[in-house]
Amino acid sequence: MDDSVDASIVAEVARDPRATLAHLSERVGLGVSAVQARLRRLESSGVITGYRAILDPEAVGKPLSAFIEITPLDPSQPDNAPELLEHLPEIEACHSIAGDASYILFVRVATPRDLEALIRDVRLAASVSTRTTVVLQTFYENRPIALASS
Amino acid sequence: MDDSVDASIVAEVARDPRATLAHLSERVGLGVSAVQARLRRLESSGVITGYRAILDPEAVGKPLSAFIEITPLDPSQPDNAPELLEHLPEIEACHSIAGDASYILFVRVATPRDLEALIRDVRLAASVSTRTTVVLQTFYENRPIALASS
DNA sequence: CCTGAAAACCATGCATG
DNA sequence: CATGCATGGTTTTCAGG
Repeated sequence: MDDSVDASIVAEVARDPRATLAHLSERVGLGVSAVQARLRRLESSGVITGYRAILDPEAVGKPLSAFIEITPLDPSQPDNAPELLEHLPEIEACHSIAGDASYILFVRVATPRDLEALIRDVRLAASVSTRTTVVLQTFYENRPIALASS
Repeated sequence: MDDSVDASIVAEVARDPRATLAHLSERVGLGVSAVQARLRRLESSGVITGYRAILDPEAVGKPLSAFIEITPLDPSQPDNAPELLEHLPEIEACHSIAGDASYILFVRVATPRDLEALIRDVRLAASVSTRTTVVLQTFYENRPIALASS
């Protein structure tokens, strides 16, 4: 992201990825083609890595979410838990962390029983112990990243 | 989300919110106008709550992320921490949780000093104690919600 | 709730400055 | 690196079933 024009494009597209080039164009004061070229460069250079629709978890049948902290059972073994867990679609995010646990997952499921099954799958797939914190209510999430220069 | 056609539309749009109606149309076997009407209904009924571009946090100057668990200092007071913190743009998500803490935040900042300042802001704004877990590495995040029927 | 078609709008590539 | 234009594709609206 070179300059403030790119920053404006990124900020606007982060908020509304379906905005037309014409709309972005008048917002940043450049021609449509110039905006298109910049947007493409932002995509291919990896500043913009993808697009998503934000869904209402309850409306799509995943009303229960949780954090699962995981710790390898055998710390002497090479540890590729993130890879081993990647195939589980209930896992929305996987971070390694500084703290008691090695990793933290954010997961979404339909029911407590599904959460139980998922925890079991995680333990078996990655040979880890787990500590799960259930989310009671989500006040907000997926807020767009606030850019330094926008 | 009434039926399997809506489910397909939602699944596809979640993955690629910039897909054209024509593309969705041939994927679900309905005319373009029908798909457009369904998509609009999914938006206005709150199944699809918005769209986002996924940005590379490092490329946009927020390479440091963390979880901040927060606990009200005075449990007898009415507690509206989420509201009190909503104005802090570094906070990407805020959940209430079952566990030792009352809430957990996911935050993104540029530097450790910014994290320190943010933690201070959180404590002051919401009258809470905090426990912060720094993210060392993100293996994946923002994976699309896997739909029950897609 | 769907289709199909007309009109407005938009993205794309290229020639040019 | 930006512009403006020509073209083909896309969205939008509406009449009709």
